[in-house]
Amino acid sequence: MAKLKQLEPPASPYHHGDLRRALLESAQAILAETSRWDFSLREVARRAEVSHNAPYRHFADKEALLAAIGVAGYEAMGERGAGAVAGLTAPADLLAALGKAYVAFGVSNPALYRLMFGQALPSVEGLPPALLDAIGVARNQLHGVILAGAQNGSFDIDPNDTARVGAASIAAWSLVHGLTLLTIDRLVERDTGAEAIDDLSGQVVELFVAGLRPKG
Amino acid sequence: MAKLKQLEPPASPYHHGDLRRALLESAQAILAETSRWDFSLREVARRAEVSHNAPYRHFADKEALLAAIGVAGYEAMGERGAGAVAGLTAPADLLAALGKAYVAFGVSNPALYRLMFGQALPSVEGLPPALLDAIGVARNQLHGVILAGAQNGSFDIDPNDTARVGAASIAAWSLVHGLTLLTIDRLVERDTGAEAIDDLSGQVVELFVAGLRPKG
DNA sequence: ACCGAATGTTGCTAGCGCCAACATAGACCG
DNA sequence: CGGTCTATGTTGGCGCTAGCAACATTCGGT
Repeated sequence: MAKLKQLEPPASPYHHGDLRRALLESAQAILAETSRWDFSLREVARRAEVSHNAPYRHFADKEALLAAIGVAGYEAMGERGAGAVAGLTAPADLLAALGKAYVAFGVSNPALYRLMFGQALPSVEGLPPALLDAIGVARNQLHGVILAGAQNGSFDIDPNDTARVGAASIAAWSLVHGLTLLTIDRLVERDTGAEAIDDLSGQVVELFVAGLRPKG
Repeated sequence: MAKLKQLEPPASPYHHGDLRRALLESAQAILAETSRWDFSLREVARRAEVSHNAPYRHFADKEALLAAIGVAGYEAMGERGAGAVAGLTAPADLLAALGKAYVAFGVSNPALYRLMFGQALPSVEGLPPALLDAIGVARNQLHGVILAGAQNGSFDIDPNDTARVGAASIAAWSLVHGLTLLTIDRLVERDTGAEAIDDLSGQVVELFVAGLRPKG
């Protein structure tokens, strides 16, 4: 065995190749497999087959890695949401579909969902900026749907009353965020099959949307 | 009423006196002061001025202590809620007052609120039984208010439609739970003064209650 | 061909949760 | 009273973690 260091997958641009990505994937795998977000940085490094300190070349600290995972989570959730609303145009339908997709996404990977809201290592100040940015994108999408509904009369909201539009957006988000977490924590009785959850979230979201509908 | 063994806190019945209570109080103090729930058991012991292993005589492990703090949190929240609804009778008013009090409580002590939902050390299975019991009490209270409103016609819900009553309860809880967490995480813009939060939660809750009101 | 920067490794410190062995002070019983 | 039993608290240690520091390797540009 002379030299022949490696021939197969990577082509190894640097030492490892793309360690940053490998670390994120390892962490996500742990997340999906164990449903716990309190894994150690060293465990992630082990899974990626690097030394326990290699991650520090790509992430300032553990919290930064967790934040990066969260950001990836928002991207995945965005795609799920886009798929769920494909073909829909009525704001009420959009809102309901988005809500159901949101809950389904969170429930399908509880540990990831928690990371997306910075559930690990809560510093007194808020979430890391990277996460806040990703969250802002999602929030704006929701806000857009509410506003569209207000403008075309689907919802009983004056589109020029920005406070009320904002309150409705927050209410909608609160509703699905809360429902997702209560479901994850098994705080809603009922069985937890995917269809049962979909059914429940459908009822809850519909109840909310019904409240927005014009009275007449 | 035979014995009545103790009336004063100190008097030091055993080595320390009432270490269990002292540990809980130390932990709650850390929680309130630092707003973080990732403190160490050893730090709690230090603050109570006992050795790093003394807590294990009163709590099976760290998770048990965290659960006990959470239980105490539900009791405190229950009292707050009872105070908030004093004098009210109309279910819609009760629901709104309860919701506002709920959010205010959670926001006033974020770390405690998180502990109440087992945000630390997430085992794959659900929350510790002690917490589930305490949560059940709170949930039943909410359910009672919804049911009362359905029965006296305050809400557009058939009181015999248990599924719909249940869905409304879950929706109401989801709404305030989500709003509390979003506010804690500073995910709702607006300033975070107590009155601003009260105002926002009032709007959101009112928007929800309005959706429950009979149409005609 | 070489140098500097980027990347990865080894070894360390301080701290953690929890176990095991030991010490002490009440309670209980003669 | 004296003796023992048990609840409570302490000391010490194990294996783990996050992050720092110093060293080794590899790549990219000149």
